[in-house]
Amino acid sequence: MNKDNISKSVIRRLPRYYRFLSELEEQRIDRISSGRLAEIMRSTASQVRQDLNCFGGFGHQGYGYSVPKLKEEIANILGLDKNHTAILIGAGHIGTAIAAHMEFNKLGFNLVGIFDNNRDIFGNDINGLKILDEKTLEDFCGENNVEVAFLCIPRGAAPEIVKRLYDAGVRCYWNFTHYYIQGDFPDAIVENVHLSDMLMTLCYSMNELGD
Amino acid sequence: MNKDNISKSVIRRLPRYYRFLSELEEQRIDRISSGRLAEIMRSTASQVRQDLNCFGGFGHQGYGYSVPKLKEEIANILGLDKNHTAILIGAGHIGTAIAAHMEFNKLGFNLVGIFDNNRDIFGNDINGLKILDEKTLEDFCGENNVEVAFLCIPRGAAPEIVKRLYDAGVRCYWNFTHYYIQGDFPDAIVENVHLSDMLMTLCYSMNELGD
DNA sequence: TAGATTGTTAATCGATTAACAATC
DNA sequence: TAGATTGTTAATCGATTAACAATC
Repeated sequence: MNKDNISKSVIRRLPRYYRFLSELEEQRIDRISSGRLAEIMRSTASQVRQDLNCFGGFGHQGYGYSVPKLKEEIANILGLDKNHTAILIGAGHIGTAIAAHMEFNKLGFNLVGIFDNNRDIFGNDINGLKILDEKTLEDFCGENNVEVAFLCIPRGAAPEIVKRLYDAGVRCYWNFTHYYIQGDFPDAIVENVHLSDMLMTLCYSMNELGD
Repeated sequence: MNKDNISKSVIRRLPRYYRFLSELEEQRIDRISSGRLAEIMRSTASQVRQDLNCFGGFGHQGYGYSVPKLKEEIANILGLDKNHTAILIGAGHIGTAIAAHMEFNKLGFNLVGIFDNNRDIFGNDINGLKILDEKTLEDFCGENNVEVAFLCIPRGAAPEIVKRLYDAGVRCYWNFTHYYIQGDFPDAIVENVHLSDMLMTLCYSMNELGD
């Protein structure tokens, strides 16, 4: 169970394994071979076995993998049972959608606060959480042991907000802005969501199509 | 200017080049060397030169690259001046946020329709577009030559909707659902946004932190 | 036991980095 | 011209795929 030195590429595939295993479990499929799983994932049997073996021998020779057991193992590896204390900053379109839409408790997180700088929406309710004044950020982080922030603010506001969060002890960020956090805080743990980058990539692929 | 066989990894970096070049341009910086650009991008000079040379010699030996010219070239490669006719399906939290928030015209797209199956919100206005009845999807696609669909619907609704879109001639998808489009339509051009996968990956990284 | 399928090592492939001659 | 920096080839590194012995 040597969890060290697992490559980023493997980690990025784990949620997909988890999803497809969940679907298989719903279909009451109890065992699966690396070959069949690879087919479903559009991967290769080799890669499946290679990936899963990073974490230990979950399979049985001559039999395959137990779907519920494997799903459970991957959930553990990802830490989906965790309850990382999270806040969301920026209750605009994206922020509100994220706060209202994601099932954080199934993903290892516990959203405990939503912040904005627009006093007109202070107190508004999103999924049972009131929008709080950004000014109280530091106090809130201290009192609630906040581990991670979801940044749904404009690019321009990001450097200041991240500095304040970092000083308040927050080290992890789900970053919807284009601010390059690791440039200023190299030890921060960051997952970037650059929606416009993805659209540009799609645009490129579409242009290739016509050629 | 051999645009064939450009690897996906290079393409995925182009939007970042574009963003940083835009910032440099704003700062009135007119020329830049591969080394300096690499520093900004947290990349290497080698990679920068290798990447940019996929598309042709944009640089000048002994001088570097012209910031505005390079930015322009990358915009052209990505096709940001295009106006791909797009529709959005699903005016829930995420769909509304996307429709209201993204600057599609700067990203090569033109959003011309928003659809939902909830009659209570038909006619509601999002950024100047009225929410339309999903039933009229096929007619609309035919009349407007829709090239690409942004899928902000629940996973369960995706297979049917994509089938209808595909039959109506739509081949490109920005997919916020977990439905695996290419499984059923191998020639579709798809850009997936799996927000929950990203959160799981972040969760994993956070767990590693403590070890 | 025979058949199936894993765990794991070796081979291949692709992407990144280094080096350097070309040239502005 | 000398210095700087590209374009491009070669070397390295990492990730994917193939092969096969171990074993259920």
